[in-house]
Amino acid sequence: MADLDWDLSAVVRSCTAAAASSSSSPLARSASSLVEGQNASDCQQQALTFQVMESIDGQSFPSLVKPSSSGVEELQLLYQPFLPRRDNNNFNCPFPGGEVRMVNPASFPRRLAPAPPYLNPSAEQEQPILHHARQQQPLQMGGHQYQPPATSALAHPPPQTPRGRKRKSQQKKKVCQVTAEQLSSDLWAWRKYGQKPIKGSPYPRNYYRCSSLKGCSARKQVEQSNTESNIFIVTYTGEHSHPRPTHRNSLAGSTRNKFTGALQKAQTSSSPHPEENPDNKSPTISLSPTTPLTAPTGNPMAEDGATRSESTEDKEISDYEADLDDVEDLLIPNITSITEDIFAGFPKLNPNLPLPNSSFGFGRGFNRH
DNA sequence: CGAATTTGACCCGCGC
DNA sequence: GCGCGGGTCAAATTCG
Repeated sequence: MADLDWDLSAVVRSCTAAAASSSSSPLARSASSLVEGQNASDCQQQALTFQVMESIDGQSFPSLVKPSSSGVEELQLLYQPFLPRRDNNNFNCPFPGGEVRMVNPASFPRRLAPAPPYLNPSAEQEQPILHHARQQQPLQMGGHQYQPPATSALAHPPPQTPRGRKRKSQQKKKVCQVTAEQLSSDLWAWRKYGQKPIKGSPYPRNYYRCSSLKGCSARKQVEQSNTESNIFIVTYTGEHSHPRPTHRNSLAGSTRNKFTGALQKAQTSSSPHPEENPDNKSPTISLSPTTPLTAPTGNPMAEDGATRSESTEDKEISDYEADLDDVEDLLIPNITSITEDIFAGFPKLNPNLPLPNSSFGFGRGFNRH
């Protein structure tokens, strides 16, 4: 089982770390290729290389182009009319690079749907993301970003269904596309509470809730892009009922790095559903949005992240906040680290590993109906 | 031993 | 109303 699940409990390295390792890590190189021509250490520029999808008042704006490095400014201009503004309750992706897609995944066709537009680059360029069908209300922005109590979820708790569930159509969601590096930049502490295979996607979706504060309603879903295995679709719902931590807190730091164990299992155990995973070799990827402060041993990148000076951290934070001051739940772009072993867990990113086949052998969900 | 993750079961929204 | 599919719960398991 464990060898089949795509588990996002791994930690990914920060932009800075990625830059530092870009010459040696296949994934880092892959990620860096997304920002061709750019200084890999510049997370903000890196951010702009991702596809942007905006939705305002229910209207979606497709990613028109995957900008070239030279088109960053052009892209900014192009999207300027659609980009979120601080004063209109829009929000930005909490990642320093991740692009916000105002997409409501739940609004995609549900039955045997083809890969949603954001997973289908060609379709993406031809038509807007369709996320209006069931979305009676425009997507609310401001998602999980902490806001002062007067306007926060504390002051206006969202209506909830008996079991504490909001109606899907009423949930505030914001969707980001981020790289593994950016995934690590999420400063909040997240605890995994579920994983589900998603119809039409070879990768399961992982569910996390904020563990920084008991009762915090913020939730996060992470799934790997169908088409770009180094891209992760991160969906935030709910709002944090507490201030954003200025540093990755102890809870986040205590998150265990499941990669080692997961990979070991993947390498030593056989699938409970061999028929669903013929090669029986695809390892489960454990990619945690929370970031261990202590990296796996023997990982130079770990040291890179772990030994960085506080002042450097703070500087980067201030840099981000200066440039992206409307991103309230920003990250510390460096604390995390990722090992080659972690990347080894991404079959698509590791030519030595088999590609996950479409009948990904999940142990749950697929056999239910 | 405490905390985090895993995972089967259940709940619920929504389309048909 | 039925059933699919996604989201959450919670007991079991794993790990530091």
